[in-house]
Amino acid sequence: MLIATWNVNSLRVRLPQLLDWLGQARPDIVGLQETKLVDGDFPEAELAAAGYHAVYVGQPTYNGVALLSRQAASDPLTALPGREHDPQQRFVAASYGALRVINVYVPNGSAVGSDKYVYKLAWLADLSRYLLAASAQSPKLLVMGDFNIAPTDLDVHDPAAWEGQVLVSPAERAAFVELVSLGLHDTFRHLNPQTQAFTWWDYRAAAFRRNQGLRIDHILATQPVLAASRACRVEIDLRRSERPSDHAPLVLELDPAAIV
DNA sequence: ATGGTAGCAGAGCTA
Repeated sequence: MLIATWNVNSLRVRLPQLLDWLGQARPDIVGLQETKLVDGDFPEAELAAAGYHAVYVGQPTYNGVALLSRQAASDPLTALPGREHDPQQRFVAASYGALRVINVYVPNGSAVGSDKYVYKLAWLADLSRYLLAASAQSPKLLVMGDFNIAPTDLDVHDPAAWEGQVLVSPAERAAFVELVSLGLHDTFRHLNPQTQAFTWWDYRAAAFRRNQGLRIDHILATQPVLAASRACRVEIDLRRSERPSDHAPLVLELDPAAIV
């Protein structure tokens, strides 16, 4: 059973790549971020033809998230509880049998100390508060997405250059530690304790060619799901493709027998 | 080098 998260940076532009990849890899559940589509423009028919159900929520121009699945979803939720009136669409959740999946696009934060940074930390505090309840209600829980946080210096190509910057600042890393402290384990790091791997490379300055990346996309899992986790890897080939997203997908392989 | 590129939208903002 394959679970994936991918910041597509425009689903309209990336749809052909997504459909190719769905056909080849056949992931069971996929969280998308930065779809940048209003709901009326969501490519539901194309995805259905590829064998995928979708739960999605978008807005004009920015943000937007979706959960795709080969099995139909139940109990969909399209706003972070407490932020139902926030116009920024960054949260979608659904259940697949006993597995609860939450897909998030955490705010970027722009620059440390900016209004957007304050919004990011407030959003993360609300997420943390909600996940405390959600993890109690759903023992088999996955929380995945673009967290816009590189948890440690191992997750940064040049820690000295990035020190104190947005995506790595102490307050952001503390917010990530708080999520993990709820019992939500970082599956990639658990399965690859020493591996340096990135999920995002800036479009600018030939960052991908020089492997100047950060690991900011994550799949967090409660203990029962962690115990069923066999492997977690970055699908770097999609970052190499023509007209790529600036993020590569992150894929978690689960033992399905442990999830039913 | 306070730049660089990509997407949306059609100039400037966001990342």
